[in-house]
Amino acid sequence: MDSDGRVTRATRASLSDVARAADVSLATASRVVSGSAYPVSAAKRRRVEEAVRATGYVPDPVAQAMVRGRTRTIGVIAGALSDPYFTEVTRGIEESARRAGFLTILCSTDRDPGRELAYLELLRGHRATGAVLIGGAYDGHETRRAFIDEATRAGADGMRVIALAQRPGLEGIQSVAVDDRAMLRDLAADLADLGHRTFAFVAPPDGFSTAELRHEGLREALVARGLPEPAIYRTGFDFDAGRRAALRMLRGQLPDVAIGFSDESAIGMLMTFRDEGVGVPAHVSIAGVDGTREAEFLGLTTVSVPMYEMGVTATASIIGTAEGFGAPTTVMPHRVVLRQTTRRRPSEVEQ
Amino acid sequence: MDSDGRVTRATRASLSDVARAADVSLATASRVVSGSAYPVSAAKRRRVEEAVRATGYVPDPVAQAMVRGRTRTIGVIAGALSDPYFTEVTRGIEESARRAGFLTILCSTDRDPGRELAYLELLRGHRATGAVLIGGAYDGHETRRAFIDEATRAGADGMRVIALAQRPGLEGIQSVAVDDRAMLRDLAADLADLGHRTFAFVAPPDGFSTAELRHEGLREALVARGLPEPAIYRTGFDFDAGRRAALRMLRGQLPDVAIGFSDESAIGMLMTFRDEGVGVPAHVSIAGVDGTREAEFLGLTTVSVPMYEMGVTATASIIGTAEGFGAPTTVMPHRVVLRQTTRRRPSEVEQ
DNA sequence: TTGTATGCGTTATCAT
DNA sequence: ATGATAACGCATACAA
Repeated sequence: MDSDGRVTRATRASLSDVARAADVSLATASRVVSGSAYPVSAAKRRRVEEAVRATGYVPDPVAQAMVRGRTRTIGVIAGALSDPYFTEVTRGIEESARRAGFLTILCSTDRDPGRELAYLELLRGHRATGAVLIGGAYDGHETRRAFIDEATRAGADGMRVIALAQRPGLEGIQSVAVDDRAMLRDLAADLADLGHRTFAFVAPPDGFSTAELRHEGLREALVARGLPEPAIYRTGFDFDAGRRAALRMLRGQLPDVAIGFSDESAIGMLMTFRDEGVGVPAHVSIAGVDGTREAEFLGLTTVSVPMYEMGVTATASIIGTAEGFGAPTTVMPHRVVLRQTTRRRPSEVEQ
Repeated sequence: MDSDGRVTRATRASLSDVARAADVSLATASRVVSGSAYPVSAAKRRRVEEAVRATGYVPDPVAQAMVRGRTRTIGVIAGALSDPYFTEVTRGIEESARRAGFLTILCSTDRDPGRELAYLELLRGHRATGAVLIGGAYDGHETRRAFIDEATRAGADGMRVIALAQRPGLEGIQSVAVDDRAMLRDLAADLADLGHRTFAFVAPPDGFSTAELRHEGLREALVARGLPEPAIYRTGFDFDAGRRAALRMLRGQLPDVAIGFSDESAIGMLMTFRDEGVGVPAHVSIAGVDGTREAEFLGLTTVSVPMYEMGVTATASIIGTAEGFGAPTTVMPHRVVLRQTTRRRPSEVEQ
């Protein structure tokens, strides 16, 4: 019931209702409500504005999308919502999208390339203004081709696709990324300075360019110091990958420090070692990558990247408010954060 | 370029393209692609299907929404994306929405009632099928009224609104909730069994029904055992609220155990005590509510609630696949999880 | 400056 | 069984 005691109308006021109430044509009403530059006399303008208020008119985004061909939405295609890396980036996207009057569509793929593709199609269908690809699924060989095709099609349809990491085959599309190689190089350098000599790296399977780059950066730093090659554990990038890697390490030789592809996998190792009674950093050091809050809580050494800002930057690039708009790649800064899981080791290693 | 070497058309095939290609009427084409029960001859049906394949036709959700009056979307209005409680519930929503072919619209309010209202309006404008209210903002007195009005209007418009906690004034709308009173009662009972005698509770300001219920449950348990009333710190429900509460406790008398409204605030206390050199649980025990992964990582005692399942249940209720559809309130189970932050205390309290 | 009319892509109603 | 055709709500090209 409204204030008059009558039952509230279930149907909303449309522009024609407004036009009728203001006694103007549909076109005139449209011109004032849509903020068109088209000239409208002050008198009629006022009448329309009054009618808008009286009817409680709100433009219908669906109808607008119908005629404009675009919805004011941005899709975020994320690998895993449980990983704070993704939620933090998503937070940046949602925040800046909202500011610009865009709605954020959340698409979680659970690292499934099929879903990633399906969501991209869906977003194109919904005429989203753009999509942000965070992380990404395993780059399967058959699916990759289909994905690239769809991304191309989306681009041809006028949808802006931004990747948060460069992906093989998708070099063509814009990206907001970090310097993967330098990140691991810097981290390894600091860890070596702390006295670590044997390194392990937990990474996703082949075909992941970010993982390859990080691996290379790590190797470069070690080689430059005459340290042995890192042992590599290809178990993945999530919590469980860390857990599996840690268990395998326990069956063999523990490295001085084990580095995870992400904080998630590093925490997986941390928890596993702790459960198994292996002291961190007493018996093994652990480090991750991302700079999530969990890493902070747990005192995990990591390479911090500006997740939130990456989301903001990607969104700006889609909406068109970015300064360096159109730049193929924006590289974001990173920062090594040394914490308790990699405390300085005694020079004489206790194995 | 497609396989023929021609440039791919930027515009997508519409139903009329399909109809033309199949040499049938628009109506017939619509009937087969929309899976209508309306009879269509096998021959034409086949021709249409072929044309769909040939043209790569995909129905336009925007146009469908235009005529149906609804978009296949579900809005999730969450208080804070950085809190794993929200992301976990959201995960459940997104997952089940996706399964049903719905898109999830992410709306983060940052605990701002104004934004909450704005988003609800926006979702109604976008003709979302439903909205899930997670958590919620501070229930300001002026804004509350506006919010209730808007929720009512949304309901009248056919939008399904589900709250994940009962809110004053919104008793009318469906909810998927937990038994707030019992949760704290159970937690307090277990903590008392461990030897804790003085309790503190960190809660949001007045007007938050969940907080009131939890407070009452806590009091009930203490009174039943002849223990003193809990000290209450009204600093809020997030990480920083925990931090502020801990700082205040440090200036006065430490309780045997401090319980946070959420895991977030409990972790805020935990980190602060740790930073200040106060042992947990040696000098003070800490417990939270939610059962997030962070609580698990940190060994935080908590009351675990089925966040993911709550999201799933809410979604099912919106889409209409719920068993107990239409039930005003679904109460989800909870479980006290005792961990390291509340290890059994010596009977002689060391103050 | 104002208004009329068309189209966006679909579904549904009505004849046939 | 099939096919015109009218909505849905809006923006705009065109006419006046």
